[in-house]
Formats: sequence, C-alpha cells, structure tokens
Amino acid sequence: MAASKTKPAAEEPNRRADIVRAAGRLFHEKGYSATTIRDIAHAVGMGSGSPFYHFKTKHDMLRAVVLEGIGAIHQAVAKAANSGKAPRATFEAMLRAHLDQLLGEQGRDFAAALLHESRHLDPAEQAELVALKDRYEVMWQKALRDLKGAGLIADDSHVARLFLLGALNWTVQWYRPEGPRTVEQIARQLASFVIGKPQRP
Amino acid sequence: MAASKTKPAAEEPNRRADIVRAAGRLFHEKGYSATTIRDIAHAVGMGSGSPFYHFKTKHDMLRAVVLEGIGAIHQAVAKAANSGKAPRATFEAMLRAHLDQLLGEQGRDFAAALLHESRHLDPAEQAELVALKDRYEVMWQKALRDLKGAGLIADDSHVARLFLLGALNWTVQWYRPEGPRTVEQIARQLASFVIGKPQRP
DNA sequence: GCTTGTCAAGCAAGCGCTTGCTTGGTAGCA
DNA sequence: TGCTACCAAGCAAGCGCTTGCTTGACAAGC
Repeated sequence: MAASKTKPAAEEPNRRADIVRAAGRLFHEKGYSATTIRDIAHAVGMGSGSPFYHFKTKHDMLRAVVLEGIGAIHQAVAKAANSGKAPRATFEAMLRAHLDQLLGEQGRDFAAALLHESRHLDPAEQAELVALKDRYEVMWQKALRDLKGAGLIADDSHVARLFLLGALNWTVQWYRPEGPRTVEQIARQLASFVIGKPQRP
Repeated sequence: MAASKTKPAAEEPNRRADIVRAAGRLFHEKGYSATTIRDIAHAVGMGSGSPFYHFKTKHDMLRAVVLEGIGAIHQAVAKAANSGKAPRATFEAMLRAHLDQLLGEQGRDFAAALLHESRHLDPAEQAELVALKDRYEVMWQKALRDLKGAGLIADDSHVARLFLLGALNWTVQWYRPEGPRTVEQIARQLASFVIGKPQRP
C-alpha cells in the first residue's frame, strides 16, 4: 500500500496516514459534519489548507476512514474464521476479533466512523460499502451454520445474525476501556449468551 | 404534555410540535450538525428566522427531540411491563413496544435522534439523559430477572441486558418498513433468540 | 565546490458561501 | 390597543477549498 516509491524506509513519516488517523478520531468524537478541516489540520500540526495536498476533499477523507475501518475488521475476523478450530472456539475467536477492532485502541475510531458516519457518503459509495459488508457478513452466516450443525444453537437464520451483530456493534455505546470488563470477557459472555448452554447456574 | 394553556381544543395547530417533528425527522435523516435551521423552517413552511420564536436555539430543538424520544419509549414499554401477564408474555410485549417506538412511523425519528444525536448535547444534559436511560433500563433488568425466575433464561446479568438492548436498538440499522418482516415478527423472533426454547426445528 | 533546476510538502491569506441567530416591522385576531 | 406568530433582511462568524509562494532535500551540470 505504501510502496509506490523505492523508498520504503523503516519508519518514514506518512502524513497521509496521520491525517486519516486524526480524521477517524475526530469523526468518531464529534461526527463528520461537526468536524472541520481546521480541526483535522490542527490535530496533525498543519495549516488549515495543507490537508488538501493529500486529499481532494473532506469527503475523500471520510471515504478513506470508512474503508480503513471495514478492511481492518474484515481481515481480523477472516483470520479467526479460518483458524480451523472447532465451531464454538472459532465463533469465540471471531467475536474477540470483531470486538478488538471495535473497542481496541487501533481500530475503534475507524470502526465507529464506519458504523455511524458512512451515511454521509453518497449513494454510489454506500452501495459499494454495502457490498463489502455483505461479503463480511457471509463469514458470520457460515459460523452460525456451523454452530447449528454442531447442535449448539437452534436458530441460524438471517435475523439471528442481525441480532448477533447488533449486540456486538452496540458494545461501542457502552464499553469503556477503564470499565470492569475486558474485551476477552465480553466475547466469552456474548458466546454464552448466544449458545446458552455451558454456563454455571 | 400539551396542556399549559386552557386551550386544549380538539385539533389546534401546534406549530411548536410541528417544528419538533420536522427537526426529529431531519436529525434522523441527515444528522444534527448537517441539518440547518433553514431546513427545519422550510419543512414546516416558515421563514428561516421564525423557528426562533418557538425555540431559543437549535440546540434546544435537539433537546426537545431527544426528550420526546425517551419519553415515548419509556411510556410505551412501562405500559407493557405493567400489564400483569406472565413473564414471557410481558417480555414479548415489552420488545414489541420498544420496537414500535424505534421502527414505527410515529416514534422512529425521535428514537433514532435519541440514539445517534444525543452526543451533541452538552455534558450536563447528557448526564440528565443518562439518568433517564437508567430509569428506563431498570424495567428491562426486572423483566430479565422474572424470566430467570421462571427458568426461561440462564443469564440475567448486567451484560445480558446490554446485549439484548444492543440487538434491539441495532434494528434501526437494518429494518425497512417495506421489508419482509413485521415489527411483530421481529419481536417474537428476538424473544425466541433470547429464550431459545419454544421453537420449531 | 558551487550553482541551478526540480520536486514533494506545506504555509498564509483569503474567496465565496453558509451558518446560527437577531432585528424591525407587521398582519390578524381579541 | 395589545398580543401572538410570523416574515424579510441581514449580521458576524465560520465553513470548505483555492491560490501563490516558500522551504528543504536531492541530483545534474560545470
């Protein structure tokens, strides 16, 4: 991705990536419309017009943020899905991967922007995004099918997947890093909530 | 709620309520920051400065919308919660009431604004809102406790409630009125998803 | 060794437009 | 006459974005 020049030095400062990170954080905190170019520029220590050297429009920054978000989640969950473990272990690993992106320090701003700000994209871009989301959700559908095949859940329908992803994505609204629960614990509890059986009285 | 004057006539035109409705719809569609006073004024057929006769600031309009949202949900679910039916029937009625507000024509804009735009309130107002939400969620905690008491679920913990409300609130993201599922059906399926037992193969 | 040219990256200033909100006035009703 | 509800016009501030110019790094030419 950063290999257009023959200068891939160890730790070159990538200002474009800095802008995407800052934009992601600000879009998450204040929302796309309430974030100004000046906010973003200030956050990376630039003058107010300089970000436009790297991006044509503010809109393009949102696109970069959102694509970064779904890309990272997809990659993380795909890795967990293909780990070759038993259905329940695979499922839990997928939950953990998704939650890591959603709540962890690296991914949360991109993920939150993906979930809440992508409506500001124009229709064509939204359609593109829907396609990416569909590809992503196929992995969950398979995971639920495998759980049902193993007799661990009763319902692997379309709606069941929507409920599951709802419970997952809603964690953004209430999870606090300084709170009592770790991401690991939440993943396990959600697995138990869905599967229901292996749980102490 | 609309009884400050001694003029509760059958169908008096209440322009203030019109503004709140229009603001709710626009906040839902475009977000608070991206909605302009001119948008709202135009939607109710006013000049661009006239809404300020009814509201001091745009901010106050958001407050009115959000309070309308949580008030309506609370009222609807409280009625279902106190219906005196058996735990499972009560639970399903509560789900239906919550979803009606979230997805039905009357409440959805207020509910969506409540869920997605309340971050634009200032800290004091947000604290006030958190208190209202807590009062609301107590009803769900009790419903889950009753379900567990009746042996219908294994887990009535704090997190279980968060997962449940997540699955519920996330419906806003995927439900389409013209889609294949009615609110009634979704409520029943979510009940089955949580309780898990009474379900055909 | 010094000049010259090129290029990426950014700055300071500001343009045209939109924003939330204010103001002075007024039509309609009691 | 006075009050309610509104309009037309406009203000100051802030917005996304453009522009002309500067800076530092690097290479070529002599």
